[in-house]
Amino acid sequence: MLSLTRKADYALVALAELAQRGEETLSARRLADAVHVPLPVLTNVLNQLLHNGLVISIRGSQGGYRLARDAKQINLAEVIEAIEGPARLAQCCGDSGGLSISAHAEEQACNLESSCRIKAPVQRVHQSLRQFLSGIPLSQIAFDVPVALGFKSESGAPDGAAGKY
Amino acid sequence: MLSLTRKADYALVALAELAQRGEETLSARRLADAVHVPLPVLTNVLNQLLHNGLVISIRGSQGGYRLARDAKQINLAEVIEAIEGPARLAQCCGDSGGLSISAHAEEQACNLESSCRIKAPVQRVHQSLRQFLSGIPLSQIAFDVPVALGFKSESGAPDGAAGKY
DNA sequence: TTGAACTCATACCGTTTCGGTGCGATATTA
DNA sequence: TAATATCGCACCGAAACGGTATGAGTTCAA
Repeated sequence: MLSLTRKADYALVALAELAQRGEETLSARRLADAVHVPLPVLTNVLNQLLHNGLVISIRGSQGGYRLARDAKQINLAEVIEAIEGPARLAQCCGDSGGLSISAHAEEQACNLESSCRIKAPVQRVHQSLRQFLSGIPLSQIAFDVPVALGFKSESGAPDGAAGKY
Repeated sequence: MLSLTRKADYALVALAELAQRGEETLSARRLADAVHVPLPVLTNVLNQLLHNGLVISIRGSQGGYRLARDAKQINLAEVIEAIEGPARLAQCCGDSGGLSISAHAEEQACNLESSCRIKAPVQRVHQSLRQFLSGIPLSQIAFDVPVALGFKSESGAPDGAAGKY
C-alpha cells in the first residue's frame, strides 16, 4: 500500500548521500558507486531531480551533482513528486495544484454519482497526507535525527497526527 | 505519488455505500449498480474484503454483503491493506508486523550499505504514515463528517500532524 | 586544439502489475 | 428442483515499471 516506486527509493538514497557530502560535487558515476545503483538508472533519476530543481548539475570534466538547496529545505513530498509526478490519492478526479491536465477528464470514474459522494472527504485525506510528507525534510532522512516527540506507542488511537485529518 | 490502485478506490466507494445502508444486506449486483462499477470487478474486490474481515457475505438467494463491523470500527489503513496487500513505503527491507515473507530477502536492495543508512528513518516515516491512515474511520469517508480541527490554511509549516514524524 | 571526462536527452525492450472478463462450483431459499 | 446468490480461479490485453543503450553536447586540462 502506498508504496514508492523503486526509482523514488533511489532518488531518496541518492539525495541523502549528496546531503551527507555537503558542498562536494559528486559525479554520477561516483554517486552510483556509493549508493550501489546502476549508473544508467541513476542517470535517469538524477535528470528528473534536476528538472524539478532538487539538484544542480555541473557539466564537463570534474562535473557532477550537488543539492540545489540545503537538505533542510527539501522535503519528502517534493522528492516523491519529482519522480512519480503529481499526486492523487484516488483516481477520483482532481489533484489540487497543477491541475492542468485534469481537463482530459475523460471516460470513466467521476461521472458516477455515488462514487463522487466520496470525493470530498478523500481529497481532504489526501491533502493532509501531502502536508504530512511536506513536513519531513530530507535532512531527517539523511542524518536520521531521532525525533523528539515520537508516537505514543500503541495506545490505540494514534495521537495528534491522525486525529485531525 | 502514493496513489491508490483503482480497486482500492472501488473498495472504498463500495464500503461507503454499505455503511450508508446500515443493516441492509445488499447483493453484489445491486451494489454494483449503486456504485457504477462493473459487477465482475466488484465481485473480486468484495472477495478480498471478505477475506480480510471487512464485510460478511450471505450466500444463496436474498444473499448479499454487509459491513462486518460498524463503520466507525473500520479504518482506511485496513481497507487499503486488504486490497493492496501489506505495506512498505520503500522497497528497502522489512515491513513491520507480518514480517514472515520478508525472509525471501533476495537479490537486491538491502545488501547495500549506504542505502540502508536510509532504512531506519524511512521506516519511521512509514510507520507514522500508517498510523495516520489508521486514525481515519470509514465513517468519516462515508458520511463526510466535516472535521472540527482542519489544517490552518497555508501557514507554511503544516501543523501538528506533519511535524512529528 | 585536442581529447578525456562528464552530463543530457531519448528511445527501446522485457517483465510485471493492473484492470477487467468469464466460467464452473457451491450454497441457500422459495 | 429451480432460481438466485456468492465463491474461487484462470485468463487476457494494456499500461507501467525497471533497466539498458546510444548519441550528442559541454567543460576542463594537457
